[in-house]
Amino acid sequence: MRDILEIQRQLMPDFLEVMKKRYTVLHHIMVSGSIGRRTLALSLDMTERVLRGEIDFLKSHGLIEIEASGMSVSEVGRQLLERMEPLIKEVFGLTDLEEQIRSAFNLKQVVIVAGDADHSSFTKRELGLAGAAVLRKNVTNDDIIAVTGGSTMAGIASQLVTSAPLKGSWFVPARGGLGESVEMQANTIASEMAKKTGGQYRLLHVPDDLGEEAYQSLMQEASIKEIIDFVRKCRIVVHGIGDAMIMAKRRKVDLETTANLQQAGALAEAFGYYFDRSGAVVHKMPTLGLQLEDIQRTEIVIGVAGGKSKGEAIASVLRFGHEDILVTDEAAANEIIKHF
Amino acid sequence: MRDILEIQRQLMPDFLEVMKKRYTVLHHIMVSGSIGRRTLALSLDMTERVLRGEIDFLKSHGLIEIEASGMSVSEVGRQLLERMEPLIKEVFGLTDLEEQIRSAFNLKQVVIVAGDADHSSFTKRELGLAGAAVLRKNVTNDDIIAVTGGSTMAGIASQLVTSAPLKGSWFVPARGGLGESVEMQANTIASEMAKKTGGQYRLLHVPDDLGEEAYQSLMQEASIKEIIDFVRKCRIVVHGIGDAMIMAKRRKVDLETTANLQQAGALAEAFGYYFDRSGAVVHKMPTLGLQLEDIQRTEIVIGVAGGKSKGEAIASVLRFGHEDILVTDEAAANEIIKHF
DNA sequence: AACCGATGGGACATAAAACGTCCTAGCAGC
DNA sequence: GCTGCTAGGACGTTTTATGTCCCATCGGTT
Repeated sequence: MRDILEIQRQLMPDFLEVMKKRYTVLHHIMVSGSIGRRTLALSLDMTERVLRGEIDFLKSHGLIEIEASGMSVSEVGRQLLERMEPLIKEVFGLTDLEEQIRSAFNLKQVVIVAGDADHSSFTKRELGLAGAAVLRKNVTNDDIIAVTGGSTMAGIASQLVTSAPLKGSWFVPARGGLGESVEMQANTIASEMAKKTGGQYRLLHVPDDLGEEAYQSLMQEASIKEIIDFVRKCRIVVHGIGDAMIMAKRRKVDLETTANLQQAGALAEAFGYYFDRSGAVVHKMPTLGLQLEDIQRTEIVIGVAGGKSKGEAIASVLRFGHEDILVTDEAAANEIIKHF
Repeated sequence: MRDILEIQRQLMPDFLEVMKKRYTVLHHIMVSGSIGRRTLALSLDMTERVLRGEIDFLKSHGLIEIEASGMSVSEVGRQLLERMEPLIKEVFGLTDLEEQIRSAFNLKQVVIVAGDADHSSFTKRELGLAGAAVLRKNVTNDDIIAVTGGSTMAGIASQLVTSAPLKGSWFVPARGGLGESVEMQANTIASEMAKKTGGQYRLLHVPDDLGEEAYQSLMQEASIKEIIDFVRKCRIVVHGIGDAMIMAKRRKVDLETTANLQQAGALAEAFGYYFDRSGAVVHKMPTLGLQLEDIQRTEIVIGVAGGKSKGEAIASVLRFGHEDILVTDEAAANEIIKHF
């Protein structure tokens, strides 16, 4: 069943919206017993005319009966509602979750795909697909898009296809090398995205673990500086979110820092910053590229991460308060709600 | 799965059409490998602009890739097509069948519901629902609608609901009493339909098994004559279709006539006439009401019958050649095709 | 190398559908 | 009989879908 809905969501995204709407109307009529058009419109927060369209449809298909005293569901409609119950639970589940999280963290948009990326590689693909779709929808012309590394971001890259606005865009790594394996480094992902979409890219080649003086001298380098300025002009940031300790380990952070992180209660990592439960920054990786203030003024910040194990981490980053769009999966979404 | 599609078919009939269309387009692109818009439009019998709308959609959702040399399905699209296969088989199965039967017997419209009315009472309900929907769609204002008896017709009556044009309509029995049990007699059904829709009705009370002189004297009766003339002015006929032998038995036809029927190869019964395999009339029940010539000039003749066991009978009546719309179920439809 | 045909994409007027808004007659319960 | 609902009609406006061209471009063929 879920697969059918997924297919339909992919082939006709509006479809499920209409289904939700019709169901809501029908269901509301049933609950109300007998109700009038205007009253119903008010209660459903629809305009009278739109509701009327639905009413006409439902009536013409014999799902409701209309009398002078108001509308009521017909026997056929009642049976339909009953049969729909499990289906609607499925359809609504995710969209309800989306709306809950969206309003809880004051986001612009939340997209949830079904499943758990921790256990299902299919869900991972879905996550990549959804991320790619969100990116495609938000990009306009000649945008600069900063991306981070990680397997989720790689998943997005693999699902991207070309489109007119994407073709003129620039893909850049959000920050310098952060010690991941090559195929998951931001540089690699930026270039792959550019390749997939027909867009352009610029890379930021800086070694990890810079000492203060090396850092300063690199910043003096005109070519490096020029690229960093370019990166900081980005309109869109797409980034993954990780568990703080796992990320620290993967990046081979030294023991002392790891201890500090642990003590500070670091839970999550995103674009090189570590966040505690309350969303406060407790540590920063010393590398070039986008800084916190850049994130804050970036027009569209898109976070993509899934899997039950990442739920808490995602909640932390959301609490940080500068995300605009979140793409996640069902398992993580349920965790996020728990940690609200 | 089938249930989900049934629900959706009921709640949003257009969307399955959209699904079919999008699938067809996508599938065709895959089969063609790389193809241009105009060529594709020609091959799919769509206008260029409409196809373009679909193309834009498919592209914006990353299901196809567009290059200067033409369009091709993306990896994502390919996966979607693969996943859709069983789904589409289900969705298309019926509509394909519909079209096959429609063109085979030169009908105006064929509606097929899923299942087998012989075995599933749910399919029987669906059949009634579909019949009611077809009737509702075809009725205009103040129509005279002649109906026959039978359990299928009773099913339609039970699913009818009121609507503006139906309210002004007249329901009449197509022919006089044909020896069924009361709740399945045409008279009963006509009055129930009127009750359900808010329409009006007139009944035709004539005894069964009329002798020739009684027949003649009844015809002289002004009130009877008046009603019969009224019935014959009908614009719409809705009738069931039965197996000849079963109907003969149910109506307690005498042994001699039964033997005659058998010898003449009677297969099907509809509105009091018996048809053989080729669709020729081999017997006629002696009662008042609509005659064959009336059926022939009636604007809309709607036949409703389902169940595998009735397939052959339905095919016979269709071959008779004066049906306009057929409402049946999947099992019967498959039989009908076999007997073409 | 030049040409031809098919390609995607842009543009625009028009038809059609969706929509917001207001009005009216009628029925139900008080 | 009055009040507050009800459904349904009407109409102008806005948005969307559609038919119909045109054009620059790319690929393959001559």
